[in-house]
Amino acid sequence: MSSDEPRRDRGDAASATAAVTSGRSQADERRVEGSWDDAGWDGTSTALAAAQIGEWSHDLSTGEITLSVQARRLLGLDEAAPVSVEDVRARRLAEDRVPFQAVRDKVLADPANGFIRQSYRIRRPDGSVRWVESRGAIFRDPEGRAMRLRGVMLDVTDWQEREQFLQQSWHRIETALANTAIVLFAQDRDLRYTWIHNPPMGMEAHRIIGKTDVEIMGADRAADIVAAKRRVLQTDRAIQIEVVLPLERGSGSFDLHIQPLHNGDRQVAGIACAGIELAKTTLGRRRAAALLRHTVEDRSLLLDKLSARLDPQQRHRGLLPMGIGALARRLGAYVDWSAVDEQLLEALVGRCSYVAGKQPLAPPETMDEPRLVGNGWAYSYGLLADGRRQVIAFHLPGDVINLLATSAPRDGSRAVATASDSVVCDLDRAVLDQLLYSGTLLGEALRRLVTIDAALTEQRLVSIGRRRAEASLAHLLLELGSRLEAIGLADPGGYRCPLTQELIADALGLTNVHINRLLRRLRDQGLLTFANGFVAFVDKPRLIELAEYDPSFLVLPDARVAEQQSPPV
Amino acid sequence: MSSDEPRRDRGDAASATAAVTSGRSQADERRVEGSWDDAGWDGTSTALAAAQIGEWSHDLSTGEITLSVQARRLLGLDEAAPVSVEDVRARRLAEDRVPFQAVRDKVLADPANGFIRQSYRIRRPDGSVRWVESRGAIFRDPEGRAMRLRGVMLDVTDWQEREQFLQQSWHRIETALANTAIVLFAQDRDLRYTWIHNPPMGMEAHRIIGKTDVEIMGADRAADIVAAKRRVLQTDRAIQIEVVLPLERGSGSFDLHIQPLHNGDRQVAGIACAGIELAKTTLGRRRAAALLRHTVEDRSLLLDKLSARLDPQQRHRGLLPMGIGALARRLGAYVDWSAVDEQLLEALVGRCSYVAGKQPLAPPETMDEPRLVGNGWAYSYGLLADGRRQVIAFHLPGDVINLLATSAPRDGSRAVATASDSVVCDLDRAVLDQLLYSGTLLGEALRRLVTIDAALTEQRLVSIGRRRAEASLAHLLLELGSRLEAIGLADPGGYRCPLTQELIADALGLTNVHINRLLRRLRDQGLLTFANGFVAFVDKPRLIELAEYDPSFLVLPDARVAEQQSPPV
DNA sequence: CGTACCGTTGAGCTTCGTCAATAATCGTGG
DNA sequence: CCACGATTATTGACGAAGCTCAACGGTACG
Repeated sequence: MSSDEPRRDRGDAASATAAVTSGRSQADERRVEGSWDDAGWDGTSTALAAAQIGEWSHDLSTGEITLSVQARRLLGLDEAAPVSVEDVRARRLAEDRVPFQAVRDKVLADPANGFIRQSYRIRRPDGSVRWVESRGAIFRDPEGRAMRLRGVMLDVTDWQEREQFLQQSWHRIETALANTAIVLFAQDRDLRYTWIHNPPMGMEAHRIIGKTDVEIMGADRAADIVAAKRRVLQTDRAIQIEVVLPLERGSGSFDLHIQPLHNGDRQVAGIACAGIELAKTTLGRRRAAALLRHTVEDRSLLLDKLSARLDPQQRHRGLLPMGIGALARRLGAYVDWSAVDEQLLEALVGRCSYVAGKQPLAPPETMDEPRLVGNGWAYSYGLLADGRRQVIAFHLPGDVINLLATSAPRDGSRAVATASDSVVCDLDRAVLDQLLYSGTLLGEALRRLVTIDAALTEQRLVSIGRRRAEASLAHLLLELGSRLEAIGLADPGGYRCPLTQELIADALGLTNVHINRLLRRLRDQGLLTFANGFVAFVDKPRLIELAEYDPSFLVLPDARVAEQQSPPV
Repeated sequence: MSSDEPRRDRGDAASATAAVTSGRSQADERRVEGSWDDAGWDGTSTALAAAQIGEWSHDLSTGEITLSVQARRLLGLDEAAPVSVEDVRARRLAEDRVPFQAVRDKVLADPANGFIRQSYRIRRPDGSVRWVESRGAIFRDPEGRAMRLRGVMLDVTDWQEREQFLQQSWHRIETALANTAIVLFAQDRDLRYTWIHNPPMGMEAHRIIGKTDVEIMGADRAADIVAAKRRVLQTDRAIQIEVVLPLERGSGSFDLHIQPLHNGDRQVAGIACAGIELAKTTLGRRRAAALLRHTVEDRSLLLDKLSARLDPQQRHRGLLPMGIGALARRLGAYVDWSAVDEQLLEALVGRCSYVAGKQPLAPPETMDEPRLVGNGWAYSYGLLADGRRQVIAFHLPGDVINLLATSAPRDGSRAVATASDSVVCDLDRAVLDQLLYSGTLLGEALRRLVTIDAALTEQRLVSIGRRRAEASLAHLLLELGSRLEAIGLADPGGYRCPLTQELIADALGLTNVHINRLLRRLRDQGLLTFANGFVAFVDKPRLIELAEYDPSFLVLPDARVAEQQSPPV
């Protein structure tokens, strides 16, 4: 097979010069014509010889066949010897014989047919294969039986080859495009559809051909696309745009390449377009997987940025594993941590530093930057003018502080501090956002953290607002226990808790004194003890009942994650 | 132009039966053949007549021209009258005459040419246009000057039309595909490339043809793609996969459709593929903007789901504009609302219904589904076992309830209800999530709502926990005022507020009685009045001071949004 | 015209805060 | 090892903020 497109000058197909062949081009046939000059010309037969047209007749009753010299030459038969039907038949390609006979029999059987035309391939003695077309009249007896055939045969190899080549090319292209997200179409200068291939779901060619975009989808929807097409017609330049087209139901966006379509005179006769239905792309189908890749690609840029601005020593490489380890324990509950791209984490997690307990975590200016608690406890709080403080959230190892970009004022009325000695890692807001808003598994896990954070805050709100102080305290201590258990830092019986009573008080909107009394009461009731920085649940069931504690808000149904866990590409 | 693909049976192009025409199909020529039976047959001329082949001769010295009856018939000339060169010339289409003559002159001028073959179009008196091919011998004098031409002419309209149609189709396809991100290629059974169209940047057809994938890109890289292609060959079924192929520099992902390619015998002769280079797609180029549209795609599926489960009447189309309008007012502050895809909103916003005041908004089972407040006020609340209630958030027009998938238990301990008569629209969780986590502007705006919701909850937490009841109440009323102002439902002096004192109490963790006293105190202090469902700020500055109110948490810095505001398509 | 709901007001009580004093604990330096 | 200071926990007395209960009035609605 050739790799060239058929005919570079196909734009001229309509011109009279296209099929011109001078005598020179068919050297093998020329020898014969050489003798005409002296032989003079004997009317028809010479003309036929010149046209390489052979005559034949076939007496169906006797089976006798006669061929002119030119016909014998065409078939590659001896020019002198008598010819039988079998001789002719033998010339035809084996695979063409049966269909040939079948068609011939069928045509002859119908008395209404007075004419037959068949083309078939023959193999000459030299091995070359040629296409021959026979055209003949059918002579019938009064009963309509075919008695005799008489006609001519011509060499149509070049026609056939050209057509076949085109057919093949077409077939190939059509096969390649079948069922793809690719739609091809052409429109004339008035932007009426003249042709469409692979129309998108729900549209049928016959309902599109002859119409304009405006007629199909209305003036307003068509406005953009028509404008673009007009521009192509005017400027004679191709354009690529993205358009949203209405489909059977809903709409789909197409990546549209609009090309000017020229006729033979190099004038713009219309446009030809190729549209890719983006949703049918794998990109559309498996967005999650593709987006991950995208994220990874963008990351290379971010990595550059990071390494440029970070003093490697400052980064405290020794603490990094601690941060990442905490994140792994925290998010590992939601995603297969082994599948998480390490480099992505490297880009996300920036400087890790050791912060002593009871220290502000950041100056007010950078208060809203995201941070990861690698170890230890931290908390966010709001501050009132008179110095009163409300703890908004406790951050345990693996928690991300300021997961969402906050809109909090930076006047110090909201701040973050450590409760105990901690390792805290700066996160990159850009990477974090990308992750959060990507279809990545890691993103999904992070989004769960957002949800859980919100749920925690809501629970705290309910606690403070409506729960009795005792229940509120119990709820908080149970909640912290659950969260620590989830990351393996607690067992069901209790946990190390570095919070002071004052901090607990600030979280519950109470005073340290009152917390103290509440703790004593809980202890006296045999529910829990909180001494020496250790919370011990004595009677957890009763405690849970007292607090109306339902740990389900710490978990999310897995439906959405499972759905997104597309198999690796 | 026809809209059909050329020849549905093109797979048979190589078969001998393809070009068979029975006598019946050309009715206009048949009349003549009808007379042969009685006329008997006079040798060659009848054969030619049957084949619709005309004879002609042209004496170049005298300009005399003779045409056989069949030739005259072909040209649509009078069968009896004498014919001149001009008569014949006049039959040719005007646009073919000059090229015809040019070619003829050129061929005749070269003494080496003994043969001429030209095709051109003629117009018959009835207006029909036919393609005619002349084949003739050239007779020259001893000096090589062309003296006489003699030959035949045949009607090749069907050949020409077939070819032309194929050419045109090919031309259109090729034009449509030029410069697109689409690459087409075919491979044989051994997976050697036999043809490639539009090879990706940096690859050239001649370096690909004849080679296999393994030879081009190495065994390991080719493994996946070769495996897929083999599977297509074996199963005879098309496959769509996404592959990463090495390019000139780097690599690109291709969305590859692999189709089995059949030969005439219905056997799999190889494969034909269409590949879409995803990066060249607008989707790849402008990911942020494209993702918006992209979301639109998946939506078509979601729309099905929606329309299937929604009674159109139930959807209350009349209320839809109200919901969308509210959303527009709310989000319009963050994004250019005119740029937001309406259809996207249609997919997002489902059933809109009118809900009377003080009604539960949904049964516990669907409590966590997202909803849009189109009009009126709603609120989310937590419920304790003893019936005490904590309002978690008030939802004003344009607010989205359950913006994030919550993990709240569905046991009724968390619920949503209307405070006043409202229009509430169901949102589609899938669409909403897609939006939220897309790079879309709309997504960005929605994410701001998440942030703001979180900030509101935090503020409420601080209020309940640490603010004095009076300040807490003032803060809430100021906050509601700000939020209403933002959507144009309040002026700085006050606003309609359908909340009962009890509801306010539940929001602030107080009792209705106490709220009543606080309101009186605020009124007595000349700060605000709340009567007849209307909040009026009397001394807003003092109120703000009292509440330590800082409305900045309702706004977000614009840095990130500006960055994403890619220019319109 | 009755009912239901909401707002209003009062009396008394509980919870929790404030103030203050003391004890326990922890880290640090001598 | 002890002394010391700082922080945290604990306890008591007192008072205020806010709750409960209860009664009454206004208003909307059927």
